[in-house]
Amino acid sequence: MRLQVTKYDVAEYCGLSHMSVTRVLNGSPNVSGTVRERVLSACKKLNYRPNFTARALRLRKHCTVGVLMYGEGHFYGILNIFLQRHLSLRGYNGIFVFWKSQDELDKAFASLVSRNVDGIITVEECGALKREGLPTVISGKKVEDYDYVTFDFKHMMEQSFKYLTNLGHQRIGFIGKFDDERFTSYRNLLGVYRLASEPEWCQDHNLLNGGVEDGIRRIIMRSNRPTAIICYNDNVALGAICAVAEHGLKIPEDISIIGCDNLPESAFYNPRLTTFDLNIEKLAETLVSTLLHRIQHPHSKHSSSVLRPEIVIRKSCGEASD
Amino acid sequence: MRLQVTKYDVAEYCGLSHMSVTRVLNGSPNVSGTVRERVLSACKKLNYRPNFTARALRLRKHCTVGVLMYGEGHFYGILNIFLQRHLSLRGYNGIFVFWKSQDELDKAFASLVSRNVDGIITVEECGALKREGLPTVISGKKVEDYDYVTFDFKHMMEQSFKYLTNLGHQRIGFIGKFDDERFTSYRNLLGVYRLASEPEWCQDHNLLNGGVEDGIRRIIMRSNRPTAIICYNDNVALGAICAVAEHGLKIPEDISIIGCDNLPESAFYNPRLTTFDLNIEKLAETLVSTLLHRIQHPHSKHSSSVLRPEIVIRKSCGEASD
DNA sequence: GATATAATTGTTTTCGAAAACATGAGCAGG
DNA sequence: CCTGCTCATGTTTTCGAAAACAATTATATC
Repeated sequence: MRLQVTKYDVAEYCGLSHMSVTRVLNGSPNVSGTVRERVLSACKKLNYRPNFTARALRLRKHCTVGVLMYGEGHFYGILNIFLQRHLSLRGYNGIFVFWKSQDELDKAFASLVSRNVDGIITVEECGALKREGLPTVISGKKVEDYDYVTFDFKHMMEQSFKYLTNLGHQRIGFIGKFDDERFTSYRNLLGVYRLASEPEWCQDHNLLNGGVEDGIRRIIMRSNRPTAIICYNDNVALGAICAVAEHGLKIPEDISIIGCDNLPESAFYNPRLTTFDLNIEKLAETLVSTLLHRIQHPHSKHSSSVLRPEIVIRKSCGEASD
Repeated sequence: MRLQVTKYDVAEYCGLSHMSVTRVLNGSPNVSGTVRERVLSACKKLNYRPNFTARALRLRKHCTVGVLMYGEGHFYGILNIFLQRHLSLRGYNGIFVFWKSQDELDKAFASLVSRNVDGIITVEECGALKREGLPTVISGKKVEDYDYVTFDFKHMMEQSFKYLTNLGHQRIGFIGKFDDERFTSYRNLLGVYRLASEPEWCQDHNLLNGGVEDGIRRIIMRSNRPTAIICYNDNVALGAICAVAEHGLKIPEDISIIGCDNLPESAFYNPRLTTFDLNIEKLAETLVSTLLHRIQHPHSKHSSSVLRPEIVIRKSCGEASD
């Protein structure tokens, strides 16, 4: 039983050797016009499709990259779509793995290695990564000794402060994770702008387990409640809007909210969210081109890209309420 | 230059034939204890990893399925994550392709075929699919001659009407696509409940190009404005909430809104959305098990699963306003 | 202890492609 | 007319695994 049409079938069909088929299909220059035509029409007739797996085995080039993702927010959903698109534009495919614990990450990584991926795009380094020496690009943070693509969160935070202080805000809170440049920049800027000596922040970011609600409650309960809250991302902002509204406060009249991500749906939050556009497509494109460059030039210097978010002004920020 | 540790290296290292290595690793019963130990320790020592590609070539089993997705909403993002998880639980990987036009779909499909996927999960059939004869499962609608997994949208709509009429609603609108069971059931139920002879609906579903806003405006402008609006999905509901609020109407006091999907973030819309939980994980799990069953039994009878959405009551619906 | 049988281990071939190598035709230059 | 070269095509080997087949050893039965 013949299971697949191979190049040998094509060759036999047009009375040539299999190498003629290969040469025609791979665009070798040393092929006569008649052979080219015969092969091409035979391929069409037999509906021949090259076997990707066999090719990958021979060339030791699998045209596949592993993508290791943490988190289930829509940000990652969109990032995946764009990664997929740009990988496929360059002849690659992605194997996406979503992990939730270090253990899952390690297992996912091992599975990708045995799947012969040519490289890895990840949001988190891990020991095994370096040991294996696979081409790797890190997304969303700066990590020494790796290629990485991230955002200029410092600039973003400066823009936030500039925008909010211009609106008269003197007490600016922050809600979200404390583990990246967003928070450190926020703390610095409180000093630079000589704002509230007791800064208002709240480490809580998980919408689903009530972290944001609790954080917002604590922020609002303060005697000297902030008039504006900077949110770690749009998802946190969504939770913040919901919690603030349920406390009977109005946005932006009582409290201004500013997000980060510019998810497509944030334009339809109630109220429409003022946020920073992270240009996820640009991130994806840069991740892909950085990784493919490393795959082709394994010993080149490490490269880093820092994308600059742009503010998108909508309706969740207004003049300070006092 | 040796590029990869192969089973031949392992065999040589422990003075056995390569088949002993294969047999140990594949759990063949006829292997002596000493051989097993020797092989296992050698594998560890040499950090041997089987070459997935070579195995796939030989077995004609690539343990890879193609996933063809339309749309960029968070629903699909979540579906992908769960598909990935359940595929990987069963030793498979997915190649995800997001298409936007028929042309893109055809190309994506061809690329998946030459990538030797063992099967396809798709939201849309296409001519090439049947021609190629690849195992296929369709997600989200009923299609003759295919395996499919979908939701009982009729039941969902009945529950919506029951819930809303119990709250006193007599004029119930619909906003969203007209291309599936949701809309046909809606129209039927208007008759069953003997509601407004001139039903209030609006074919608009794309948040991003303003479709929902326009639809909501037209619905609201009607002299006999509905007191409740059933939305095609949560994303449409989000847009509806935003548009209704911007017209100065209150939810649920003036208008009730009900969604469909139960995206994780819909619990944090303002107000928190009453919606139907589609159990995306269950959908993913069923899609995967249906496809793998078809791959293993290519000639079995077609199977179909219809999942039943459950209403999740939150805060976007209230008593009818008149 | 001889022989049939089961349990191990080893050798060759196969999957489908491309590289490496080999051949033969056609043509220029001496 | 022969050598040397280029161009076009054909043959063999390779990638790394598993199946198919072959051989050897151990055990059971008489």
